[in-house]
Amino acid sequence: MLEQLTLQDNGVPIYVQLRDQIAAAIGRGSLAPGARLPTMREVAVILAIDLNTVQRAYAALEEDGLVTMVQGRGSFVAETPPAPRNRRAETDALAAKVAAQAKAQGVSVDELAQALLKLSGGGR
Amino acid sequence: MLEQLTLQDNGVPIYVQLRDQIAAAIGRGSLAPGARLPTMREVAVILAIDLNTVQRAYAALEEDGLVTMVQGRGSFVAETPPAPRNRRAETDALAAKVAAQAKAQGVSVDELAQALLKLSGGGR
DNA sequence: CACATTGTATGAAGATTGTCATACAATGTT
DNA sequence: AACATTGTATGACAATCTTCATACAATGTG
Repeated sequence: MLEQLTLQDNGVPIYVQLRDQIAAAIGRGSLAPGARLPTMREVAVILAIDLNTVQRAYAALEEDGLVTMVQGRGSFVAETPPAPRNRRAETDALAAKVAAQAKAQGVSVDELAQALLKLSGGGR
Repeated sequence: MLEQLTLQDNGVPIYVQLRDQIAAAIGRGSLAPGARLPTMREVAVILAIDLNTVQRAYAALEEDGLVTMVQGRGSFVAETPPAPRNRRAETDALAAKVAAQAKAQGVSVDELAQALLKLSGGGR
């Protein structure tokens, strides 16, 4: 996990890059539910950034429901809620939001959908 | 072009979002070499941001060799823009991130992908 | 030439980001 | 109990981002 983390000097705040990369690792399955995240201090040392900056990223992840933090123990990938059967309303709302996000990054909504299909299909 | 521009409140600086979206449009061919970009003032008004912020984005694009600015005339896509960035990495990263978001909300990644396909394909 | 349009520039103010230094609090181990 | 580990918190400082207000400079048009 730690080895995958990289920072770029492209104007995007460090904590945002970190937040997004970890979120991506979770979404991709590299980090399974319940798995322990690297220590904030580890991340800070490896990436040569401040502890506060890592904390900000982790806090954002917790706010998004992706991560749970336990003092003295560590941070863990949240156990995802089960069974999404018929949540069409939520799905559509999320889809609209995601589509806007894709556009905002210059990513084709079509290609994004394809990539998502591969993620859910080839699970890994 | 102007209609495609959108901003998000996700921690990424506005001028970076703008810079990346226009760069993506150029890379994808939506803006052909020599084509005129929307006026800085137009963009500022449409997106309800400051002229200085737009200027920063345009300046970054010029520094990257994607755009040429001519005082009194406007801004134009460079005649020989550098090789378009590879968007596949970004697409995959966004997909993973979005998948995490979906899981955290209990939304099926598969169904989300389907909803996105409808949005881009038959989506009106 | 007069005028509108468009890019360029500056300075001030406030919010955000990142670092540095330091400490406290909860957990688990010895 | 003592200790190491890990998350949580604060205050100060510099740099960056954004807005606001206000200009100046180059280009093209009537």
